Amino acid sequence: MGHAPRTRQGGIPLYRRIATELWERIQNGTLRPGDRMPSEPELATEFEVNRLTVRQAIVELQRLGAVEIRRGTGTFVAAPPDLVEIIARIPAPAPDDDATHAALAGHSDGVVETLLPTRPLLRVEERIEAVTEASGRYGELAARELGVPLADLFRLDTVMVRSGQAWIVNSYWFPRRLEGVVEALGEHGMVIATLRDGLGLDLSYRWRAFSAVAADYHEARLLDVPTGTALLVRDGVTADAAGAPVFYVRRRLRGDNAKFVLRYGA
Amino acid sequence: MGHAPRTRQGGIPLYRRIATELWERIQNGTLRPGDRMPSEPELATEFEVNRLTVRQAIVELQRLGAVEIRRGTGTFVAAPPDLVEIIARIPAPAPDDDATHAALAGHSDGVVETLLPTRPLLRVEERIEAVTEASGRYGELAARELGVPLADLFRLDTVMVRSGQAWIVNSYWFPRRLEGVVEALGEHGMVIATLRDGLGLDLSYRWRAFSAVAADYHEARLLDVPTGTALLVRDGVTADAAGAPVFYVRRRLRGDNAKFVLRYGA
DNA sequence: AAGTGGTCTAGACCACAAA
DNA sequence: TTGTGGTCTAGACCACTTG
Repeated sequence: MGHAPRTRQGGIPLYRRIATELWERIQNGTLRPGDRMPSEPELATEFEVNRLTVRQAIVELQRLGAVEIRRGTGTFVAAPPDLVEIIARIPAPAPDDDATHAALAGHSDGVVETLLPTRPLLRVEERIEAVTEASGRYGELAARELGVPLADLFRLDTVMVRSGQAWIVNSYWFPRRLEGVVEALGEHGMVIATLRDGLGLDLSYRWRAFSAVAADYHEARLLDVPTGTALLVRDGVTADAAGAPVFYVRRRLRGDNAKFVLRYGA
Repeated sequence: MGHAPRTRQGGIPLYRRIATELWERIQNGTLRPGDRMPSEPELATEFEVNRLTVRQAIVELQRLGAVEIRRGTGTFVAAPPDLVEIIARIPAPAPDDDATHAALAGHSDGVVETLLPTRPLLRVEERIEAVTEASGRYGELAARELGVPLADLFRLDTVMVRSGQAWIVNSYWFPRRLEGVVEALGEHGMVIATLRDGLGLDLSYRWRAFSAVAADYHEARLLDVPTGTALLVRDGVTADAAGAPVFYVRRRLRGDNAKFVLRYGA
């Protein structure tokens, strides 16, 4: 049977009290980045609770990005993220301002000057993950934005890899007349470069937008993060030289990993 | 004792199999927004697992934003979010372009034309949450960006309320010479408006940036969301007419609630 | 082999909301 | 009062990593 219920001060659950206690040890430096936390059995003894209760606290700290759990090894205080700033200058880039253009597009592609990582940046590559029919909420958004029927679109999913690690998950909705981009990708390495150099398109932005989501199963698997991790989303519509919309793109990045910066003036 | 271990296909945990099964029922429309899910005991019977296992699945779906759990009542398929688009036009606003200025600042303040909610927008208000010493990671960032010692700064925390609901959590780092803004806030309602109209400052952007974080305990409480919810962050430095940096601000919004849009060209 | 985290069970008691 | 979700326990077995 259950046990004598412990008095809970202020109705705050035990696991939350343990989590905030550990959180404060991290905030005030009692536990430092890289430090190994006591094991779950040890914490259970220290706080005089069941191991499952202490585990609930630790998993919450993991979701907050405060600790990193390594199966079979232990739990460690998380290190500050390896932040990459993707910088754009405002006023808007002319269509031929490649550096700014690429920076806003969210890839480097030879313009590493606009990427300011805290560690040296290695090569970014983009690999195809899937080519599928357009459908669902974003497929319908794409059809609306591009002014074509849903059936005239296809979806291209890719993953950008930086320093060997999955960095950005991209989904493009293209009109079928651009299906050639899939074949041509190998030559130019990146989708935007392929459109520009391979297919000769002169691209410019219609709009770009920023939002945030919790990683779903698909995104979590591709980015190798826990389900529900906070992701930064940058979606938008790109047009050709005549101003006609060409494709809709939706990029998802680990929120603690990258930052889009808009600099104003000179 | 434990039971005969169930065969786990492909090593996928039971709770994950249940979660993805329910996820698909939601995606394919078997369960529709607003529908009530079967109760935890019912699901436990259906899937022939312990209630705690089914609960682990449901909580995961809650973190994905797929369901909404109402204590004492039941669990419901989440409705599409009440999205507000905050729109700015590029090239950059002149300092006197109030509408665009306010849109980028992330508040309405009489320029509701630039806010396009899916439902009618009610009044936005900003209330003071706390005034504290500057410290920590962002305090140090602010001191660096503003070029003043940490001790010369103070921090102002506010919450913007829209339609009666907490919408944006703001943290401002100001030089102490601007402490008057706290007293003057009541008259003008919003911090930026107070700086402009009350203190006569002519403000413009140095930079703005977008990132994403998981809601910590403080943010989760103020926004009334679960700990770890994905938040969109927009931080930046604002300068005076002479181009000298004045303050650093960091705004956090529910990621499923708002979207910053940059429109290019006319 | 030993220790770590990951999953699952059975059972209990609680807080909350609606009837 | 009934049923819902929220928390907690004791115990078990598992997968993984490191000596």
